[in-house]
Amino acid sequence: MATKLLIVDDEPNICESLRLYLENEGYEVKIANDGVEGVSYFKMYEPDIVLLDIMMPRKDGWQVCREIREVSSRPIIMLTAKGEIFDKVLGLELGADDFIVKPFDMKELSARIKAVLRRYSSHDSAGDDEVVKFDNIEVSRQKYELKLCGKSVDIPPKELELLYFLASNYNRVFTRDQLLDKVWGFDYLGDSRTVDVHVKRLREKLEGVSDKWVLKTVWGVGYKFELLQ
Amino acid sequence: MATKLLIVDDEPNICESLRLYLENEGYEVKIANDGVEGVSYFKMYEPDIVLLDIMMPRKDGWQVCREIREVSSRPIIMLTAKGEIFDKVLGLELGADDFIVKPFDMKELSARIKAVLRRYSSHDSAGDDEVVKFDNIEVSRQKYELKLCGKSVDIPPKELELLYFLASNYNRVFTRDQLLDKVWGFDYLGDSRTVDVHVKRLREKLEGVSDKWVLKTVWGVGYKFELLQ
DNA sequence: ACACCAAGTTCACAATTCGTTCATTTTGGC
DNA sequence: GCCAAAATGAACGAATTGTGAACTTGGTGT
Repeated sequence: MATKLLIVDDEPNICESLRLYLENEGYEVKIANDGVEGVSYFKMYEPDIVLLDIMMPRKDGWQVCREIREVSSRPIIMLTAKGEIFDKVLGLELGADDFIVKPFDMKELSARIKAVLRRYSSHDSAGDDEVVKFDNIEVSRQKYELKLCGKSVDIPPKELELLYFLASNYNRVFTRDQLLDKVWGFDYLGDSRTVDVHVKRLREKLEGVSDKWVLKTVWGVGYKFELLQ
Repeated sequence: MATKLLIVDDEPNICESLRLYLENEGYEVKIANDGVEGVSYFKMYEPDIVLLDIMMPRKDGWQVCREIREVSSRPIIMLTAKGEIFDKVLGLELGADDFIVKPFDMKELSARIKAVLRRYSSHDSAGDDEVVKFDNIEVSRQKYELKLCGKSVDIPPKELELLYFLASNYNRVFTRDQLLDKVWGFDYLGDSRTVDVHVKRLREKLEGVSDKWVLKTVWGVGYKFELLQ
């Protein structure tokens, strides 16, 4: 599967030349033309990496970065015009992963994208393992392994998939139906209460592991993996 | 509000047993007895999902499917008799969402309806996140989440909907009846005092959070979310 | 072929939360 | 002070979620 890349920039020429070059490199590219569009495209498209301009109408790059970080930890590279005031500290605080100054060399951008993706995907182990880590918890989708407080814990596949999905989309609420869609698959035929039971069994395993996150019920809506504070 | 379902089939017994079962499941069911009727009922009734027989007098299911797809993308499940020649590829091209072979198990049909609706509805909900933000407060309609001073606070669905409505129409006064209309729905039957109680509970949660806005009573009229200064 | 086991699912019932109503008290306008 | 409007507190019923246990299924080993 191709790596999905989202460009958020209000200058059409830049967007197009980026798309041309990056699609040629094998990425699947989507473009958003301002900040507001950027945030909503992010949620819809779920890209693997974001190239984010700072100066934009409607909503600037800093704000977009902030809002993306509320729901995801996917890597973000900030694009900044030469001469533009650029606060690196702010960028780091907001969780950007890298910066590049316009006009930039395509080759350099490409290299930075690869570097960031590499860093991101090898948070811990080798290869492109999909791992989610928070305080005292580590979920590896590839190894189908759950580690609590550093110790490996047995867990059935479906429970792990559910936990992985919720944790990698932390702070966001999903209805039972959405979870059936995303974790069980769009063609799943079955009762939505199945989700309840898996959540319950997950909670038994996760009980008392950390006070920095919880598997929370949002009454009348569904469930979410919530990071506290 | 009940999910509206349209059955297009020329066999009265099948229609009736379907109606019986599906109404019991909570759907609002309408029946069309042939293809021509099917198309015109679709336009009038605007169902959320269609069960469509293929072999029918006057106009067959393929044609009906084609005509519905010209005006709508609502989900369609094709009903096909055992032994009938059935072209899955054609079905997909025409935009049918699922197929089931007669005679079918009611439970399976029910499961397929749910699955198709689930797929369909989690499609269009991915749009813009509706968030309202003011000093120290943030209300997300999509996430059903209230944040005060950056921290997530538990809140029942109805209270959140009310708060979201008032905050997104700040400085404007609404009578209790208007609020019942907009938040509870035009067909709500009940006491307007209900609004008072929800406002009261909201005030308990919002107390002391900010001095830049307030949930204000307009005596003799109703309530408003007022921005100060 | 058979029993066995674990994962996944379904089901029935218990516990909880919410929305609503109602009775009572408090407040605001005149 | 009087009256209507609004705030409040308590309580009920309905809807939602939690939970334990039974059932189904697919894989394993005998």
